Amino acid sequence: MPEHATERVPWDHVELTVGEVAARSGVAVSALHFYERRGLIASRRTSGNQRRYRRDVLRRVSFIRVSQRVGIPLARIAEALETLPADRAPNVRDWERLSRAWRTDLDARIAQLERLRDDLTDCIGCGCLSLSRCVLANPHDALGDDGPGPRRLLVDDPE
Amino acid sequence: MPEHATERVPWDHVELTVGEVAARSGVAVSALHFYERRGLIASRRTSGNQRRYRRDVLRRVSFIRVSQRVGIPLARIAEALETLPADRAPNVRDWERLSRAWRTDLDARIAQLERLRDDLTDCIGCGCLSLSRCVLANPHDALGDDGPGPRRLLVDDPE
DNA sequence: CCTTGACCTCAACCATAGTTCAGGTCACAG
DNA sequence: CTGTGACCTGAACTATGGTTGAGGTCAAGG
Repeated sequence: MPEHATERVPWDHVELTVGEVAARSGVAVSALHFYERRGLIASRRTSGNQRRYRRDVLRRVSFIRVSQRVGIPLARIAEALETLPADRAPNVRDWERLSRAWRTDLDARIAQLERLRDDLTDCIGCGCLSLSRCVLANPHDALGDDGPGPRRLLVDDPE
Repeated sequence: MPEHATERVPWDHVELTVGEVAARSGVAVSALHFYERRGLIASRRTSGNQRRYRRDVLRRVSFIRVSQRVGIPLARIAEALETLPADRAPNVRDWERLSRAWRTDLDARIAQLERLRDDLTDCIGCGCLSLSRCVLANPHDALGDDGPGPRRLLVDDPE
């Protein structure tokens, strides 16, 4: 246990400054500060009040960026990260679990866009975009004098 | 030409107040004001400075809502609307042209999400999310001491 | 010891797509 | 002719995901 021998600190224990995390992750320092305020990452402070990150913050940041790419808002990413074990570093299975959740999300979003595309295709076919028969469009112009009634411009999201 | 006979004004010429457009389109008055400031819709003003809309504003508003549903930002919707003829009311073919453009857009977005899903699926398979081999993930953690280099956390969007 | 670069906080600002509110006007009904 | 509801403007506020700048501190090299 050569805790006094600074030369032999295990690589995993070498902390990173915010600038290093920024350089390695490709994320701006300001964004890292922002993620920290939002609770997505955490740091230790030195006696001089500077941030020091554990190396696994790099995986977190990558996960954040990948998740954003998938279209997940930061709040949901934060929730997902909170499900990671607090006592140990996340392992491959932990990350896999989170990724699977995003895949479900992505599948749903793709399916939704495909439905939308089909509806739009119908609209192009019938030339009706924004006219009465169109599933995408406003039913009120058709209802006309039947009175105001409930406002329903678009078909409801099944969510 | 019974222009003096208010009873026989053609239906197409009956103007709508902002409240009527709101009720029929399902869009809030504040949103209609907002669309007008952004140049997506236009109105005539009465002597008392109130807005009066031509009936075809309803189609425009529907088009705006449908377009937003497709995921198009207002700025692009505005550009699309500017390509409509200024001299005559838009016809079915005009709307069809715009819809086709959105369909192309939607197809591209679906394809992009599908690529993303495939990448993510690979990542789940290899358990590597955020690790070095992953196409979605940060290459810098792998490059490590090779220096900073260009920051490329994520694969580039082909756009 | 002093300069330089990296770091710190906090506040303000960017875009997007609006909503809400204050204070004032318009149009119509009684 | 007064009340009521619909309308007007402009400013401020919402949320998301940050960036930018001011003003100050920290750490290391010469």
